[in-house]
Parts: sequence; C-alpha cells; structure tokens
Amino acid sequence: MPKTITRTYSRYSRDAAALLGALIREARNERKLTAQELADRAGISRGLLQRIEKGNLKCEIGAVFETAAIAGIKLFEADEGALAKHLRQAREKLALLPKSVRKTSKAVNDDF
Amino acid sequence: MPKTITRTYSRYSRDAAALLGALIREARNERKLTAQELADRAGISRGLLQRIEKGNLKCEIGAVFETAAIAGIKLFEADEGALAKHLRQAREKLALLPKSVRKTSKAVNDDF
DNA sequence: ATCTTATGGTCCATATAAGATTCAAAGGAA
DNA sequence: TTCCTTTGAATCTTATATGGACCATAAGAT
Repeated sequence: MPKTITRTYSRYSRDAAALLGALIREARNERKLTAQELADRAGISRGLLQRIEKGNLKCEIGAVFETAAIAGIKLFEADEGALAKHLRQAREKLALLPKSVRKTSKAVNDDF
Repeated sequence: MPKTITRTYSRYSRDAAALLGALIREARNERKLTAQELADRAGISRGLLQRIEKGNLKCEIGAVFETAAIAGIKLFEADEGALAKHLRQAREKLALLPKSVRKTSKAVNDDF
C-alpha cells in the first residue's frame, strides 16, 4: 500500500483559514448570494465552496483567493491599487537582493 | 482523452498570491534561511516552496499559510491576537445570522 | 582558480483535491 | 400543513498538485 502523507497545520494557519472562510460566508450572505451562485461566479463547485467557507486547508489557494475576491473580501486589507503598489515594491526590493543566502552562523529564531 | 479543466484567475488573485510569495521570500532571506530549511520547517518540498514564492495559485492553501506563518508573515492583521479576535467576532456574528439566504430581489452588484 | 552550497528548472509516480452525484434535513413562502 | 429552495454531508471518479530525483547554473567561501 502506498504511504499516506498526512500534513499537520499550526493553530495559526487553521485560524487564518477559518477566518477567511467565515468572512467569505459573511460577505456572501450580505450580498444575498446562494452558495451555488457564488461557486458559479468563482468557477468552482459548490462542494469546494463549502470546504472553503469551513476553513478547510486542503484547498487550492487560487480557488480561495478567487472566491474571496468575488465575494468582496480584500486580502491583506488593501485595495487593488495598494496591493499592486506593494507588489511592485516587493519586486524592486527583491531585485536588489542576492539570489541566494549564505549561512555564516546558525542565527535562527522561531518566535511564534 | 479526459477533458482537462483549466481554471482562470483574476488579476487580483494573481497579484495577491504574487505579493504573498514575495513577502515569504523576503522574510526567508531576512532570516537567512535556505529554501530547503524553510521547506523542511513547513513540512513541504523545496519545489513547492519555489512555486509558492513565485505566486503560483495552484498550491494548497494550507501549505502556503503554514509557510507564511513560519516565515513570520502575519496574515490579515498585525499579530496573532488580532487574528484570533477577528475570528471570534466573525463566529459570534455568524451565530446570529440565519443559515441560509433567500433571494427576494436580484440585488447583486460586483464592485471590483 | 577550485570547492561547496543554493537555486531554478524539468520530468515522473502517486497521493490527493476537485467535480459530480446523491441524499437528508432545514428554511422560507404559499 | 404543502411545496420549493438551500444547505450539509457523504461517496466516487477524475484531474492534478505534490514529492522526489534529476541536472545546470549561480553564488559564496577558501
């Protein structure tokens, strides 16, 4: 039998997905859209929308983002212009950075 | 031959994923972590991390959120407390709402 | 220069997410 | 009450994302 890979998720990730799903559901209800309607507009199935609204982490991020956008949820609390600006800045900044990192010391800290 | 489903994504979704990926890469470089190290900590493969950092939308949202969390990116809000707060508020609000919506008129507007 | 490590990319096997279908139950309108 | 719609959930099949093994290139160290 093939070995089954079971992924584990941190509480933070679970909360983030649950929150996003709840926001989508809230926005959908406010706009008086049925699950089927929103799913159709997002180009996904109703079953997938259900999983997304429940905060299921095993969903394609493209489907989640697309659904959130159509429902009117703004990711990163930014409007489209601000998002594009952030993106451009991030790209410019990355262009100046070296492509690879080299460890000189094991300066590692996980603070979360 | 089986029919292939090709998903389309809005510019907003693409930008959001690209930004998130860029933020992850930036945070990884600041922490002087190699791609392999971050991938190991997130429990994913290096190849998947590469796609995430490139903003590929065909990735499991759980893997993306987990990676972002480990890299130190705070989703939606500044700190985890704010995230948990929002989540709780959303859930409380949802508990008061009816489970289903009924269309009385086609009051639908897509403003994005 | 050499050596070592990191990255970017491709290809393939397979674990798995998505779509489709079904059903039961609940909600709202008549 | 009787419809009709929506939702929730389970099952199955299929499309596909993931992991792993490659290899070439780039970058830092010596």
